[in-house]
Amino acid sequence: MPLREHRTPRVVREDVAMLELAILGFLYDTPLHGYELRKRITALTGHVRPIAESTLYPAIKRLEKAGLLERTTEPGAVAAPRHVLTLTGAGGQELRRRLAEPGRRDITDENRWFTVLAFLRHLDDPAAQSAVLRRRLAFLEEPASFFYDGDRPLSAEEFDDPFRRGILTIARATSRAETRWLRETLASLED
Amino acid sequence: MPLREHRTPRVVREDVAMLELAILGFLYDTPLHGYELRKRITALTGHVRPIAESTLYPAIKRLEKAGLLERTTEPGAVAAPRHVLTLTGAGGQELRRRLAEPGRRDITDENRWFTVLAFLRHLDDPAAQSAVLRRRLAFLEEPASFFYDGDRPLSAEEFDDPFRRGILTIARATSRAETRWLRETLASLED
DNA sequence: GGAGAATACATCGGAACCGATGTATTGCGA
DNA sequence: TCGCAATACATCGGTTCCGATGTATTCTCC
Repeated sequence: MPLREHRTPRVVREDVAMLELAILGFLYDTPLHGYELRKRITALTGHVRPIAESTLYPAIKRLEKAGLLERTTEPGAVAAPRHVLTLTGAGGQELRRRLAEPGRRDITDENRWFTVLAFLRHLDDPAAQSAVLRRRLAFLEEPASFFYDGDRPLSAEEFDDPFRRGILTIARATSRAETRWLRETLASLED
Repeated sequence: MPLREHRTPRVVREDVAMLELAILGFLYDTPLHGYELRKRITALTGHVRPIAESTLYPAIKRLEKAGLLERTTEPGAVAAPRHVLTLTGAGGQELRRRLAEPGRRDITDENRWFTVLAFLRHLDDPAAQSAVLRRRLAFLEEPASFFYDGDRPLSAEEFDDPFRRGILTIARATSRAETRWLRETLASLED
């Protein structure tokens, strides 16, 4: 008798979600080859978190292997031959699923959240879009403090480290701006 | 003749920097055991990006192996025995080095940047602190657009996708608030 | 007195990431 | 014409990351 069963749990790795989401999202609009895809991803999130080629190409392969996209080889317009990537039906479905049910970190981590937002229009049901925005709003409304004195959260005014004060100052400003935008957008989605 | 030499390049992995920085930063103040360290890291960045135990403990081991911290075993106050972690001289030096010369992504990625800010006071030279803040300021002043029409950046007003408009709206508000804080803090550091 | 949460650590395996490097071709400026 | 940048892809190795799981103790609530 084995001590435990060896299931293959198809662990959903939180960290890859963002890159794969971006690939699916861009291809949902139009087929692209890898190099162009890379330029668009770089424009979207590259200034904050660049994606290496050696990360992108394996990711494309994974998605292909999973049946979410297909490749067709074309003679290179200007250099080496291109692999034009086209989203499959399953790929489109998977994109919509990931947008409708983002993981917790897609909601909490600004980098990921922006990627979700960048493609949220592909979810054609406004109620589903609203639901996602409301999750983010709920997160922003959770009381979150960065620093504690024992169990008591410290406010920005209370400590003299100007850098830690800055963290709170900036986080608050961001939160206020985004909360406002979320409320406005939610209101306009309900028309 | 080998086609290439097999150097061991000591590749600096960008992604680990944040966690290790947080460990070094917290221990710089006072020795802690792993469990307490985890609670503090969770309070600092956990609401955005939680750290698994199975990430923290290996990280501690790495730092120990690198001679940046030392462990001493203590009988557990309430449960299992604790490993109290103490920063070595080399550890303090390394912390200051990482704070004074943050990698590009420590500057551009808000998550990492906040971690740098959280411990920047440990850099005792105000000029060095200023230099780090100025790097962030320079980054925020770079013209960065998320979406392009060919090569022309699109402003928030130009496209009708409300979610992409939101990204720009929020990013702008954040950038303005932080720029303002950076300028104020830089001014006060120069006194 | 039994269940469950909190304390406190640890390992293993699978997956994803990145830097370095390689291979070609085309276009452009010096 | 020489070299460099851009286009366009690919692999390898090393490292980190995480979920699942395990072990053991103590405290609290029912």
